[in-house]
Amino acid sequence: MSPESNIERVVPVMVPMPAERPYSYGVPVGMHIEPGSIVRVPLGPREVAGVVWDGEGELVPASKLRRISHVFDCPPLPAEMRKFIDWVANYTVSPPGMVARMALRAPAAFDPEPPVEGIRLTGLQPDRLTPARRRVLELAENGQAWTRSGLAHAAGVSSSVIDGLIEQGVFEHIDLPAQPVVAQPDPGFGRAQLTPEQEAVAARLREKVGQGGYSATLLDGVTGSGKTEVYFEAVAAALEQGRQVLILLPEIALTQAFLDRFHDRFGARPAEWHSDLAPRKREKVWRQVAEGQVRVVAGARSALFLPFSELGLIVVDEEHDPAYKQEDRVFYNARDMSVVRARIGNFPVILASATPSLESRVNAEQGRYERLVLPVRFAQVAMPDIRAIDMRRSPPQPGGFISPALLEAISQTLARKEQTLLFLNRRGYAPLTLCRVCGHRFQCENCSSWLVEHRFRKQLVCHHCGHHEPRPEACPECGTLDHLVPCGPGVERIAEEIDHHFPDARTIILSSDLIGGVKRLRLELEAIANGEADIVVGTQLVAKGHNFPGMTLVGIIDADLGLSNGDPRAAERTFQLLHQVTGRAGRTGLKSTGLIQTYQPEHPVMKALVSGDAEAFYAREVEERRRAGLPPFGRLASIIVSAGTKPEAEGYARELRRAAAHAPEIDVLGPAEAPMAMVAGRHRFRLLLHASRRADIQSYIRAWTARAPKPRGSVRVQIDIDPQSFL
DNA sequence: AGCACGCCGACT
DNA sequence: GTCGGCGTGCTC
Repeated sequence: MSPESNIERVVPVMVPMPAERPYSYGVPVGMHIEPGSIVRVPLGPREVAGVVWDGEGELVPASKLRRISHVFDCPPLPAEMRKFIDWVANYTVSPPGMVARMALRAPAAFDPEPPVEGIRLTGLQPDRLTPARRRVLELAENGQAWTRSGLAHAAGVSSSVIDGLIEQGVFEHIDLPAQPVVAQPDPGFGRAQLTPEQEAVAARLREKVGQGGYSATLLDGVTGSGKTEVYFEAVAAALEQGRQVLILLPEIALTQAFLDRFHDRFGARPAEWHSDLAPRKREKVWRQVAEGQVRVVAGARSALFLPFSELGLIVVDEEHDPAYKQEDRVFYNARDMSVVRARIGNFPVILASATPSLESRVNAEQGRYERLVLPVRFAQVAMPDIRAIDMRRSPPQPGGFISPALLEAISQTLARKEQTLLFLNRRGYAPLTLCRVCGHRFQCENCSSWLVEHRFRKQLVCHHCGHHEPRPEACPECGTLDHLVPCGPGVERIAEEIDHHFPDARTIILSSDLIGGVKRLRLELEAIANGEADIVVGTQLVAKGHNFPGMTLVGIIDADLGLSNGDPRAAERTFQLLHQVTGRAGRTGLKSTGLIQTYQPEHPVMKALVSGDAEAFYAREVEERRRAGLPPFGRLASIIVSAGTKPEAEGYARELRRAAAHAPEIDVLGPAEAPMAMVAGRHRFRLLLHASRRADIQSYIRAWTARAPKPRGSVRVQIDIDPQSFL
């Protein structure tokens, strides 16, 4: 295509699309390129940003070879990041181009930020000295540079005063470096007063950071044990070493409260990174992380793919949280990939949680991680007193879901003018609606799941694919009027029941259905903190990120929900979630209570919650996983086949199944309809792979899919190594 | 993942 | 007669 004489050499370039390997591009004579350079290259009909990869460019037919069109004035993507991208692609069995794409998610950041126009004194004197001019000159006399409007504002004059002075040559224009997105954190700013136990753990973490080199630490501390303050000491140590720090938080936990605590300790806020960051801000953060101006990032899982050049510590807070698992495009768990990133970068990683994942506990037991335990809450804050309510012995009234025991506790809490939190992890009014006459059940037309009644919206809603329809008066099957019955509770129904029993109490429902988005949620939380509500009925939303200082009673409406869904992690998840919810209370020094409604009070989850001792529960779960050869002892993977129509998806899944490579240690189950049978208008089927030992399941999948017929039509295949959720 | 090219339904 | 829906195929 282009005359060869114009091309110096051929280099591999990773482009942001599902390419299995880098593409080859010619380097024009005189263009300076190194591995990691971020470049603009022609790709089909458009131009995209890619990264120059390592090694030699592959030989490619001259007719296909095109040339790099531009090198961005941007720090090259560090070798560590390129290695990390290759590693993640290999592990997740995804095209490396798609992983690289995650690291290039700030298109406008590759060009330097435009400098801010500033002004500075030249030394020349103005012809006349008016009072306004005098104020301006006094402020500027130390030779410091100002922005035009900044100086005018500071001096309390209009900007035409400044313009006049510029005109006379008193000020000259200079380019100021772009404004940093955040101030520099100061590791010595506000050292917290730590207890001796906390101090010991903090000292160990500081030591690890100080030594340098890779290490993985599980920081295990109950809610209120000061985990955050303790790992802040590790952050301080890394900053003192001149390294950058990444703190990962589950998306929802990225709250004002965390940022404030960070500010109290370091005198500045960390840079934030999450999916709904404004594009302009996003670009600034990306650029300043690459340039090393930003020293600490607090972010959601995608922050792992920021182009840090001096990263020296990763903290994964609430490491057990399922939000660390990405389940679209590239399926990865940011907690696990953080450990990999730390090993590649040769620096420490800290996994923190009050309820560590079973995987992390086993890794600690096997000596791969060091486990540091913070056993006690601050002296003045007692752990909540948690009791199970046996629903067989204390059943609710017919048509109700709250047992007399819980109602009595709520009543007493109201009498004391304290607050109650009721937790039910189910949105809407009722999870199932049926016709009392013919038995018709309302089911989603796309998925196989029941439609959830949302009484407030007067709709039946599918919680899997978002499909919704108005709730009819008559049964669509038999036509009978007014005989549709809601079955089971959602938060709306619990709130209704509360209103019935306590008509004078101020009740708030908190779920993702709350209209008004994050802003409204923040307002509601504030109102609750100010004591403007007596009873809060909430879903999962209340489990994370935000504490309710005034809550002295937490009621779990249905602790058994989620225990019987076939997910091998169901018990662990339930324990973690309920522990977290009950931990929201009891921070005020008041005596607080957690009441757990269950039909199986003997269940290990309930016993662990009631006793506050998770060791026996975890030991049992570990044994169960070991026996069944489930992660972390064995391996699981899913192959998800999706297509526009059900037969298409199922048909290809069957073809894939027939092509299964023989490996005695790997079982293939399915195809079966995938847990979320329909997503974004596509039908999904799943093959489940199980190896009872830590087999190289990736090689197996590669060999297998290579043998299988190519996906035809709209069929797409996605691979999920160790699916972390089965719902 | 984008994007263009290509072939079938309702309209300026 | 066109505009536009999204199925299909390609990108060094």
